[in-house]
Amino acid sequence: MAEKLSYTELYRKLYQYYGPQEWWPSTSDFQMLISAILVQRTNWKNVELALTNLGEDIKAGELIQMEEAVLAEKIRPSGFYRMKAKKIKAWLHWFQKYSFHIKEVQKVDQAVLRKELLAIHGIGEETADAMMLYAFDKPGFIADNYAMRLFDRIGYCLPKTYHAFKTEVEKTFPHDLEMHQEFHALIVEHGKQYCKKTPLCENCPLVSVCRMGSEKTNALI
DNA sequence: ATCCCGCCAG
DNA sequence: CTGGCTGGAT
Repeated sequence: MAEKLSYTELYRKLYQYYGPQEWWPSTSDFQMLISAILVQRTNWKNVELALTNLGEDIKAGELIQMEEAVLAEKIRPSGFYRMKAKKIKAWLHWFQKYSFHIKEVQKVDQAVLRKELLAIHGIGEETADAMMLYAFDKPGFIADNYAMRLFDRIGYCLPKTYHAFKTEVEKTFPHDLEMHQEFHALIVEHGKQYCKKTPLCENCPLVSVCRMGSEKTNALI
């Protein structure tokens, strides 16, 4: 088995195999932000159904005036719909402080913005980081389940908490917005295609550099 | 029956 | 740390 890859080398391997992902897969920054909440513990297809129900060109001003129960019904396909309706409302009230202008939010200091987002009911670290990365132009590593599973299997030593994992990767990975955007997208894509809960190591583009992949290969010999 | 790009309350 | 939240695809 080869030497352990740097995070940047891992990024390049994934990029070579999957190509540019150009995330987040939504039609506007506002949709991206809403869908970051809708997608919590839910598959993306169900998020698309919910987005369609909301209307493709939905605006923050309309959403904040919608009855919470009505909003809940519209986003029903995304699951946890009553909770998510509350979360979206809470987030909208925060967004209203910036007059619903994404550009205004982008001016806020990264650390300050992250704290503000985490203070909103229903916004945890992963959702906050996704919003910052794909709508507010703040680069950072998203230490989600896909990333943890992949990094664990590859054989990187794994920090215990989300935050420790995130800062560990950010120490050596370039502080570049587009690279972080692609990195997260590529990790998710890889997690869906090969590095699933029960991994499909056969034909995986990372077998040669993955501890788990090598073990499986060796076991077959 | 299991799995989805989580988060919060207890 | 655990349970609850919830629908839709497979």
